[in-house]
Amino acid sequence: MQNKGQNEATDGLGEQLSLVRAVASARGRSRLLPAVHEAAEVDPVALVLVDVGLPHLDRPFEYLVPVTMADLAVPGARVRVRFAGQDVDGFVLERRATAVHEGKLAPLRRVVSPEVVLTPRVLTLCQEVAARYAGTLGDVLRLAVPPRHATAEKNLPGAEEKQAPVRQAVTSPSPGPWARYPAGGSFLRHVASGDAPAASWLALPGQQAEEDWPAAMAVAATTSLAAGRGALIVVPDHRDVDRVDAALQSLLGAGQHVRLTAGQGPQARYTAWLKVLRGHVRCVVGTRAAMFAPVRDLGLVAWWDDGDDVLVEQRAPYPAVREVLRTRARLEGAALLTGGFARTTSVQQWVESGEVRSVVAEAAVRRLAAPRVVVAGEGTDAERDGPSAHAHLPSAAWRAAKSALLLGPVLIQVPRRGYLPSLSCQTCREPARCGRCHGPLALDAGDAAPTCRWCGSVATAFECSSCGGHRVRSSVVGARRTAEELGRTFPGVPVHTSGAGDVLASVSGQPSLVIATPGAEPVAENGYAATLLLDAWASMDRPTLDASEEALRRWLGAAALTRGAADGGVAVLCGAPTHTTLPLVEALVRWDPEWFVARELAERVELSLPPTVRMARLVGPRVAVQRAVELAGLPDSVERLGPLPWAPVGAAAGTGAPVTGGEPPPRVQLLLRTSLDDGPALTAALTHMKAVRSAHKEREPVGVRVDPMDGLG
DNA sequence: GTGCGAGTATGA
DNA sequence: CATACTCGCACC
Repeated sequence: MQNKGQNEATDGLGEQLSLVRAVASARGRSRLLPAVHEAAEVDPVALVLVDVGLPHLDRPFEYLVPVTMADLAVPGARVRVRFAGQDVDGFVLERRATAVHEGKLAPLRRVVSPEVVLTPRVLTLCQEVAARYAGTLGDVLRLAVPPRHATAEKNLPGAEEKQAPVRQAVTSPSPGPWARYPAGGSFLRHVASGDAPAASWLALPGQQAEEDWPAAMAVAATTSLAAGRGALIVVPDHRDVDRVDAALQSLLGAGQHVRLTAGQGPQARYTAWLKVLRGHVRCVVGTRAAMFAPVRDLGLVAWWDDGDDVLVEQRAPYPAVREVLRTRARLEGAALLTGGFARTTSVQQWVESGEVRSVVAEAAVRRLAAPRVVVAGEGTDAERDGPSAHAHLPSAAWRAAKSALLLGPVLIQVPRRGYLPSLSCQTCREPARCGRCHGPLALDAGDAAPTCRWCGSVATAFECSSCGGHRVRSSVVGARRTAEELGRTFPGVPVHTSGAGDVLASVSGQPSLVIATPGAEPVAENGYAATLLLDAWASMDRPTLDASEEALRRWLGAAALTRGAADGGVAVLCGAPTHTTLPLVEALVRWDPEWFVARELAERVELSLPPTVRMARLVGPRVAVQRAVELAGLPDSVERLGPLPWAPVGAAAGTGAPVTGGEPPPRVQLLLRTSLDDGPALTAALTHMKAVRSAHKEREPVGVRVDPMDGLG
C-alpha cells in the first residue's frame, strides 16, 4: 500500500510541509498523488469539514492546499479530500498559515468548485442549529446547502463583477393591509429604518388580494428591500408560495425576488439558490428548505402559520423553521415576523417574555372581518331525521349550507382523509377495539365488517369492551364519503374535494361544495359563503399534547377563508359539546386566538410541558437507551421520564399479522426534561453521547430527538 | 465507513 | 516462534 510506505518514510520528521514535498519527489509519486507538488505560498492549510456521517468525526480536519489550488480552495468552497482511505466531499471552513495537527497533512484532492456556497453567516447559523438540536454540523449543512448542479453554476452569470442585473431601487410601499393593525405601522417603520423589530402577527381574514396575508407579507418584505436589505419569507406549502409570489410580483415587478421550493427540480432550484447566493436577488419566498437561503444583508425573516408541522424539517436533526429563523434574526440583526390566524404556544412564550411584540387587530375589527361562528353540536338523533341525516350533518349546519349555496361556495372541513378511518361504539363512544388484540377497528371501502388495523382480523361480531354494545359508528367520516353523501344531499351542486395527494389551490365564486382536509382548503374567489367544520370532537380528542392548539389553528385556517360577518359569512362548528363552554370553542366563536393561547401557555407552565421546558427523546432497545443516557452524563437538573414502550406513529396500518422474519427488539422511549436555561447543557451532553457511541461503534441504534413534540411528536 | 497496530489465539 | 485472527481506535 503506497500510503503505508509514505508513513514509514515520514515518521518522526518534524516539518510537515517540506516533508510531503520531499516524499512526493523522492518517491516519484507526484504522478500517483497528482496534487502534491507544492503547497500554496499563503495559508497552505485548509480546515475542511468532511462529510462522513459520523458524529465523532463531525469536526474540521486540516489539509494541505496544493499551490495549484491556492486561489480556488477558498473558505466556503466545496472540495474533495482523501479521508480514511476514500474520497469524500467537504467544505473548506478556513484557510490558515500553520497546522495544529501534529501528523502529516494530506493534500486536498480537488476543488469541486470555487463558488463560495457556504457563507460565513450560514456556517455560523448551521453551527448554532446543530448545537441546538444535538445534531451534526454535516447534517445541518446538507439541509442548508443544496447539492451542486454544475450546469446551473456555469450558465448563470457571475457574482457582483457582473453587477446589479436589474436591481432597481425599491421604493417603500404603503402599509396596505397593515393599516388594520394598531401596531402594524410601527413595525414597518422599524423595518424601514433598518432596526430589528420582532412581531407575532395575528392576521385578519381577508378575501381580497389587496388585504390578504400574502399581500401583508409582501409589504413587509418590500419595506426591508426599500431599506436596502434582504428579506426571506417561509410558508408551509407551494400554494402559499404561489400566493406570496404573486403578491411580491405585483409590488416589486419582475426579477426582484425568487422562489425556492422542493418541487422545482434540481437545476431550477440550484439556479434560484445561486441567484440568492450571488446577490442577484435579495428577496426569497419558499418552503421550509428556504429557511437557510443565503440572502445577503438579511433585513427581515418572516414565516406563516407557525403551528403547521411541515415547518419542521423531516431530516435529522429536525430543525423547526421557528428556531432557525429566530436564530438568523438574532445573528444577522434582522427583523422577525411570524404570522398566522392562530398563534402557537411557542410564539406566545416569546410574546410574554417581551422578545416579540404582538400585532393584532382590535376586537371590533376582528368581529367584522371574521365570519359569524355558530356551534351546532353533534346533532341529536331527532335532529338527524331530516335531509341532513344522510350527510351526517347537524341540521343547523345543513340549513347554513343550504342558504349559503345561494350566495357562493361552501367549504366543508373534515378532520381526516380516507374512508371511515376509525370506529367507535355507537352507545358509549369508546373507540372500537379488536376483540383479539385490542387494536383499532376500521372500515375500509368495500369491507362488509370492520377490520383490525393491527392484526387484520375481521370483527364480524363486535362487542364493546366497556359497555357491551354491539353497534359501531364511524368516528370520522372521511372526505370521500362526505363528498358522496353531500353530493346526494344537495343535488345539482358541483362537489370538489381537496386533500392529500390532490390539493386544489382555488375555486371560483360560483356555488359549489368544497370538501377539504385541514391545510388543503382551496382559496375561494371572494371567500366562502359558509364553512362547516365537521367532527370537531375528533380534532379535539387527538391524544397529542397540542391537540387544542392544533384544533383551533385548523378551524381558524378554514374559517378565515370565509366571508366576514360584515358580508354575511358564517362558520359552523359541528360536533363540539354544546352543554358546556370549552375555551377552545369560545376562542373560535370570539375569534380570539390570543386569549386562548395565553391560557394554553399558562397550562403548559403549570405542567412543565413544552415549550416552557426543553425536552429530548431517546428511542431504542431498553438496555441501549439505558447505557446511552448514562454515557451522556446529564446535568443534575435533567429529569428522566420513562422509559415507556415506543410505538412509532402510523405503524401497523394496513395488512396484518406480524409475519416479519427477524423480530426487531422491542424499543422504549425515554424522555428527558429540563429548564430552558439548561437546554444547551442537555443538548451538549447528548451531542457528546452520540459522538462517544459512534466512536465505539455501538450496534444498537439509539435515536435522539430534541423538541420531540414539534411536528408529529 | 476503512485501515492499521496491538494484542491474542492458534498451530508447526 | 510464526502466522492468523479480533479488537479498538484514528482518520488531518
